[in-house]
Amino acid sequence: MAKRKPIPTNESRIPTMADVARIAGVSTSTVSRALAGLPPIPEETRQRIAQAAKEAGYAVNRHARSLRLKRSKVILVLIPNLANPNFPDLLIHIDRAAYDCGYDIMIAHTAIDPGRSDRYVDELLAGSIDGVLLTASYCPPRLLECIAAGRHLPIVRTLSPTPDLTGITAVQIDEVKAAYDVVDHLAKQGYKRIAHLGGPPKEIMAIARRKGWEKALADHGLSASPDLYIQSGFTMIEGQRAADEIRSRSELPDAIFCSNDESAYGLIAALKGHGLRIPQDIAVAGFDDLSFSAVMDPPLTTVRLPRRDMAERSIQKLKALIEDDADNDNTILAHELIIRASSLRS
Amino acid sequence: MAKRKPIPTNESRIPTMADVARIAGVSTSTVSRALAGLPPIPEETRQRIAQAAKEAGYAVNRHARSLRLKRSKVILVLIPNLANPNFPDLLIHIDRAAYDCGYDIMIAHTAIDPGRSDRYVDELLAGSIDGVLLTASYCPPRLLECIAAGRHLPIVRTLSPTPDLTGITAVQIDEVKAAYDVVDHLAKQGYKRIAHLGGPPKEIMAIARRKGWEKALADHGLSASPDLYIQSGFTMIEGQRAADEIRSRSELPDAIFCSNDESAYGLIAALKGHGLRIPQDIAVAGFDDLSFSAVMDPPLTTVRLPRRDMAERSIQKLKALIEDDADNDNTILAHELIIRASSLRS
DNA sequence: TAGGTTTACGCAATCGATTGCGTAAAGATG
DNA sequence: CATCTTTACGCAATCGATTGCGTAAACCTA
Repeated sequence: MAKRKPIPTNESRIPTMADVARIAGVSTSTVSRALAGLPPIPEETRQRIAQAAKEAGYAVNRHARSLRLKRSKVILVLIPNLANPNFPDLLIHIDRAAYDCGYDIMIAHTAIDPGRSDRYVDELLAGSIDGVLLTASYCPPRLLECIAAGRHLPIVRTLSPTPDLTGITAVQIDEVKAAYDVVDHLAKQGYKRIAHLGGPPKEIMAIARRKGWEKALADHGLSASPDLYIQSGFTMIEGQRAADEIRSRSELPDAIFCSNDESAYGLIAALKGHGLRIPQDIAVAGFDDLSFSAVMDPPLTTVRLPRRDMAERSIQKLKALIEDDADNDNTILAHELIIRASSLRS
Repeated sequence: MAKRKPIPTNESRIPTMADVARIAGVSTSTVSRALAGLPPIPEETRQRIAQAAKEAGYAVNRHARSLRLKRSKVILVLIPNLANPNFPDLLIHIDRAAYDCGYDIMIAHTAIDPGRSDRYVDELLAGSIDGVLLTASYCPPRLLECIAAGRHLPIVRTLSPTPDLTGITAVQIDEVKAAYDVVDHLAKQGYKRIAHLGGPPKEIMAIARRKGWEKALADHGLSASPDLYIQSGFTMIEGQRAADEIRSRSELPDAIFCSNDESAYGLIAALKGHGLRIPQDIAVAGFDDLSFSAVMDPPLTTVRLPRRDMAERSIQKLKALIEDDADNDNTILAHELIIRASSLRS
């Protein structure tokens, strides 16, 4: 129990392994091995060390460990827009899945300042974080450089479709098919003038959903005439604005497929404000199945994303990439069409 | 430019300061000082080092730095329930404010496993993270022990009212007063039977809002009779359930103050489903002012939380606590009553 | 009991950035 | 020109945990 090295005894020092070692009368090597449960430590010693650790109020220093192991057990999640419930809803599952794998998550919101994400790519390159989960199609320029340079990094993308860049593993649904299913459903209900509220024109997700709409219309012998396409965005405000534009058109559509639930919320609110009934006057469908969609008036027909699966598979892939470089092909998960009153012929 | 130390040249090593130093022909001390912009480095050398850093693709290793400085520039945000938009909406501003101060944020969702938060208190105690922001009234047991032991830790609580424990700085609104304002508004509209949809009975936030309701009723000479209190929760589902219970009561209330917007959403959806009109048959008000509340049908009267202020002040306080131990008294911020159609006498 | 094996542990290097202290070289002053 | 500053940098210790290697001591076997 004699002191080996002079350990300073300031009142409020953070306890280190050396403190535990001193209390237990062993070396730090032994403490480390005992706490990690490694082989040649007899039960009796292990107990004593555990007791000493508790007594000292010891907890490992994450940075010392990460520095030594060159692995931090931290992954970064880049989120484009937390205001869209889609992201927190996914984040719940990401958080859970990561926790179950022993990873902590750092988040960075890229809505205001997309350039911010470049800094985190540097963190990845510097070995400060183990992996990055992109929950949107936006890809930091610095990352593109690395991919172009043929570097192989632990990065997974999810929730949005793959743009035509390879080199980043993706976990996603078939967005075109999902949009197709919604429009197909509307067409089968007998709607003829099926409009589409398009998302941001350059957003890959929006492009895919539009493509699904066009495809389904074509397959049903309906036309995707320009007056049936309304340029909008992914927010409620833009959905509201779109309602005004629709009313200004010569002929109203009889159904509208919105590129996401949020714009559908805004659209429906505005249409109702103008005295139109949903679905009697105009049927509406969305995309995402946010939790509110089930209880709104009327309940909204939409596409349910397999958020939990997406999160779990993404984390699983990321873990694989971090730990052994394998498992880097894309995954397509099944979506589900949720049919509710907003799209049903009365 | 001669090599000083044998630096291994594996193809894909992560560049370190030593690499930069070698390229620039200086020592790591100089690199460190140059990159940090510290005094005695002439511009010419600084340039050369910056160039070398870029050439090497260098970025500092967060863990090495944190270990040395005993400061990580990471704060942890504990979030009870990401499914309630209140939290992501606050998180947006927390993320932003933290970023502006040079902090990164880690998040931990405590909905499923509250015991999880204890681990993060250990991280704080071990010096692995710099501070903790609690966005709910739940307080990890381990933390209570520390406070009881008189330890002074960088922790700030926000978004929920303070329970009767001192020792943790809080940034919040006057929940009782805010609830009072809502009910006061309803009473001034002429409503007489003003019911309250209470949140989880042991939740401090729910208790405060109930208290505000009772106080306002008393001040208006109205009674808070037991049949006007409906036990519910903070979710849409529970709001829906509450609607059924209300209809089973002998006499309907003419106004209902819900303990949050989400339960109001569920309640309104269910009441409308039963053919009741809002506000003609029953007025409804909520609490939180989630973004959806402005566009729903009818738009919901509610209390707007100063989320941005809360986030900024919280981070500011946390920063102060981390950096110099000062600024540890509570802050009460102003709320705002948002009056919309759901509570207006027609 | 000599020689061999196993068990239980310690020593010291290592991870990468930071920084107090020291010191040549350049410049300033008398 | 001798002495004193100032400038510009390098050396080496440090932060705390991990781990390869080494080694006493205990245990076994012939």
